[in-house]
Amino acid sequence: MEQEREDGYSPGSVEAKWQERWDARRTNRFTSEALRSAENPYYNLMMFPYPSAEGLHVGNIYAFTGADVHGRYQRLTGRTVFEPIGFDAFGIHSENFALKQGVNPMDLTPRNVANFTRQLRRIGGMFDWDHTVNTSDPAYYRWTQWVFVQLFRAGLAERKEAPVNWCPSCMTVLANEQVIAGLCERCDTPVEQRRIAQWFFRITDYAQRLLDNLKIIDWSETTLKAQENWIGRSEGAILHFPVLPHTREDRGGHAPPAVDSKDVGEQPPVLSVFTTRPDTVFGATYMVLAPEHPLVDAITTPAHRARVQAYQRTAAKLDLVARQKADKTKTGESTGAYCLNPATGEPIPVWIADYVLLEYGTGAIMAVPGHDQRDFEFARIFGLPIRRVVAGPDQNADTALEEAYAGEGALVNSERFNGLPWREGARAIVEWLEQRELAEAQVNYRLHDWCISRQRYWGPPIPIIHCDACGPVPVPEADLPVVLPRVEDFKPDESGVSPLARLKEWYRTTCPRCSREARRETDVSDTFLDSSWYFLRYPSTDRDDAPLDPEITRRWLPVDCYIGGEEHAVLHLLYARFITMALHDMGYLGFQEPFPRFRKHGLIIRDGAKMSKSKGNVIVPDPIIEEYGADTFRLYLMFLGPFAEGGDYRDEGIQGPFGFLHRLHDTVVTAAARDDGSLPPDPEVERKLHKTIKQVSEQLPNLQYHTAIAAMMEYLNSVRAGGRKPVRAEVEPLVVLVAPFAPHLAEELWERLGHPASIFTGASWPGFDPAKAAAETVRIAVQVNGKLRGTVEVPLDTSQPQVETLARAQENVSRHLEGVGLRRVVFVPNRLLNFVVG
RNA sequence: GCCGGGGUGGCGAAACUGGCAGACGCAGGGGACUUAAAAUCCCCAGGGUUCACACCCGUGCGGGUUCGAAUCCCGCCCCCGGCACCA
Repeated sequence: MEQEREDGYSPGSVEAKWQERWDARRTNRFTSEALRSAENPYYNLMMFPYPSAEGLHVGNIYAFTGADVHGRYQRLTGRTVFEPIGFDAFGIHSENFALKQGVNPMDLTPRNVANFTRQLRRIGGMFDWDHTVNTSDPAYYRWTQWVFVQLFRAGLAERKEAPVNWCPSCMTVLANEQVIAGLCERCDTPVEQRRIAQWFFRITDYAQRLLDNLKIIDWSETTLKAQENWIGRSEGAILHFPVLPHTREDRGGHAPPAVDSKDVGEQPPVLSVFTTRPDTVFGATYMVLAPEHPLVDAITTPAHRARVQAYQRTAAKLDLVARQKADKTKTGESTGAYCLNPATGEPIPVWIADYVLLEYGTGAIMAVPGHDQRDFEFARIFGLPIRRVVAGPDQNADTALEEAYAGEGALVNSERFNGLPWREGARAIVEWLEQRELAEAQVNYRLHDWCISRQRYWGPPIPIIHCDACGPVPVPEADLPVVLPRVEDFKPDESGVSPLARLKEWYRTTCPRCSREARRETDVSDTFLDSSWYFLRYPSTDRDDAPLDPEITRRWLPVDCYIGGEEHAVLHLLYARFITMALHDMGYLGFQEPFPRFRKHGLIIRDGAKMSKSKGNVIVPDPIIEEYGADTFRLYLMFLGPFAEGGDYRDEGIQGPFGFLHRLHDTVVTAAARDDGSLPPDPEVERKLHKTIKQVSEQLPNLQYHTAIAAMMEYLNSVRAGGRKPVRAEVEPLVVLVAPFAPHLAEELWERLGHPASIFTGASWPGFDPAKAAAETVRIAVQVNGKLRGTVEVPLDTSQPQVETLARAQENVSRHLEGVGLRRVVFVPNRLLNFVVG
């Protein structure tokens, strides 16, 4: 039920009226022609929602409102603003919900999209409904598949067998980015490692560019840092440790082999390791391979084989959470093999242990227990030698090690390199080993290739045909899309293949190259592929013969401002950057970075706690909008706190913005009725107006919405102060200032003020006169020894002597100056006067 | 552990470049209007001492710089986020 007050402002009818007009007048929509010829274009993008069955979440509305305020502000300042919205409708999330409900996602998704569309219209966003996307629509995913084919052709998509993250609950593999602390990001199930042949995008080829470009894009600092951490560049070297052939004693005993040239085989295997601390190589007293390392079998001595294999089996059973616990007691097993330390020439034993990860570096390490805490713990448990090779300021070569010393220092126990500072030592040692082909400098990234295969139903089929003769062949572009068939039995299973693999009549096909019998790829692609390029598609949705209209793309992209949640800092935002770079390199795009400016928004919590269904504190937006109107809801959300930081939603708080809009309505209507525009503004109110315009104009572009709103409230309070009667000149600019936040009411009041056109096409952002924005008089604080003892009200720019005289005349000031010596007087013009005494 | 961000009334918060701490709003108290209530409007409101004028204390804690510190410096504590057996 709508809240009615006697001032005649009825949000429900005002909002319905203007939403109909915007639609009828196509206020926010573009034709392709308009997009091609737009002057001063501004692409205002927000992260498109996943259309859940629950409907729009307040978090969505918060984000979209903040972005819409930005778009509307840009429009009022004269930009041509394109503000699209769409639906990220494919993916495990939708599919899981469909499974739970026992409804086919093909039926469920359109219902959800329809509901979202209704809600999005209701909040009054400036969306161009003629340019929307739905990632589950064949007209869209046809081009998602096209993107895949382009990457395949460019050699950036490859099928390889590798250990991948398998979620036993979602029954699919996941990208590294979708595993949070060893848990599936969707269902929090511990993720297992499996070896399955999967499609990967070679995002690691772009690691350095993705990192370098972070310096030239204007993003929220925290988001930049998150990407930097995720890419995880480390500089170091690959060092090679030749494996020694087994000696006779090895078959039974434990003695290390003698280093004897005649024992060394012709082509001994070599263990390569990555290290960021080549300076510590003299302290490498043993080596460790990941249990899954491919050379384990080859080097293990017969005497150790059984125990090594048992350890491998145990390690394989551990899920990622159990394995990747840093505080877990170190376990391991000796292989019985020995390697030659390339620096010391000593034989050192080779172990396997699950604290070494196959995915990082070479899957093998040189263990330096003296200077790496993990190696230290391992060495202590298994009685391996610990040697100091770096000495800090208060240490020397013989200082005992109670724990690993990871600090800076000079090299010790390192033969000819002794005394070198560790950094220099690292360089010198690598150079020395390089000459003997035992090392090369290397940069390593934590970033992995992007695994995009999903053994699920609800996604775009990967457009590949497997042919026994030709191998994987991309589906010819003319045959796209590969339509996802309607399947009633879409439940995933343990098999490691998609439900599509049950549809023989679907996957059986012929090879596009040799026409022999062949088989379609039955996996679908990751949802994040759908969303990695959607912003490229929006302005070109009128084209059904190409993914992008080149002319429109040139004019509108890259995106001018992207607003979204931080939860996508390393997922969507990284993938979208990668796909954009790849398409740029193939010549499809003239820019490398899709989002030169990105701003994160904060999170809405309620009564100090995160909203969750289990806590029952989720805000359902529809009833609130019904009761107070979209304008009030928008204004309240933006008023909660700094947009970048979110805010604490309290139900009663909405009264403030609600009352403000009512008073605004009342004030403007009163002014319109009594003043035909001939009445002059009150000079004091006018000064305040210019100050307000100044503040709002400075704060809106920086998304500092809550303080801008506070300024407008303050101004309206002074317009109404003491029950005074407002005039048009005092309120008309305020209507424009408030328009980005409360677009419906602003339109209504603009019309009441006699303007026939929409405020967003007819009005322009008010300017301010700096002279008027400056106060006529200022209040100067008077301090004695830094303590406030009074204030004086003087005209702007009053000189020190005059202020001093006025200040001394105040009894409370003079009292504190009596009987003490005046040492100096500090004067800050228009601000403060401080008597320093004593 | 490393890298970010933060800690200000009962609550959300504000404070330009070091210059009146708490704007704006919620909740609260008092008053006007009303038969009454709701709505609306006006006033009060960091804590303490005081009839009052006024004074003292106060921006996580402890020091420092300065005429003057929420703001700068040093050392801690706590909260949030990213990364994490990453070699």
